Amino acid sequence: MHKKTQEDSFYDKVYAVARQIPHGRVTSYGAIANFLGTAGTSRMVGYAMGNCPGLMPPVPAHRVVNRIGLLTGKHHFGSPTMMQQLLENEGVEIEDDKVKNFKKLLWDPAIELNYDDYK
DNA sequence: AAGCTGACAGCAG
DNA sequence: CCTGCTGCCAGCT
Repeated sequence: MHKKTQEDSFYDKVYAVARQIPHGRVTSYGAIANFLGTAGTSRMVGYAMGNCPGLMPPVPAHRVVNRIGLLTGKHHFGSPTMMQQLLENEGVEIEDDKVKNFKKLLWDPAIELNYDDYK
C-alpha cells in the first residue's frame, strides 16, 4: 500500500456505486448521494450521469431514478422511451414514467453496500 | 477566477 | 394526490 489512487472524483464514486445496482433493481439519486456521505449532492449524481455515456465499464444509468421512482432522466437516453424499455427489459414494470413497486425494487446502497469500501 | 448549471430532494400550499 | 419555491454543491465555461 503505497500511494492512493483514491483520486476518485465525486463522479467516479457515483459511477462505482451505480455499477453495483443489481439487474432488475433501481435506486435513487438521493440514495447514492446519501451513501457517499454527501447528502444534498443528489443533483450532482444526476449531473454525473450526463458524463457516463462512453465510460468503461458502462454505467447502468437507466437504473437510477428520482426519489419517487420517476424516470426523470429518460430524455437523456437518445429516445424518450429508451430508459423505460431498458428497465422493462429487466423485468421492471413502468407506468406513466414511474417505476411500479418502486419501494420494493429500490436498491439502497446505504444498506446493500459497505461505505468503507467506497469512501 | 467567478458565476452558472442541473437526470434532485424537502417543504409549503 | 399535484404544483411551486428553496437549498444543495461538485463540475464546467
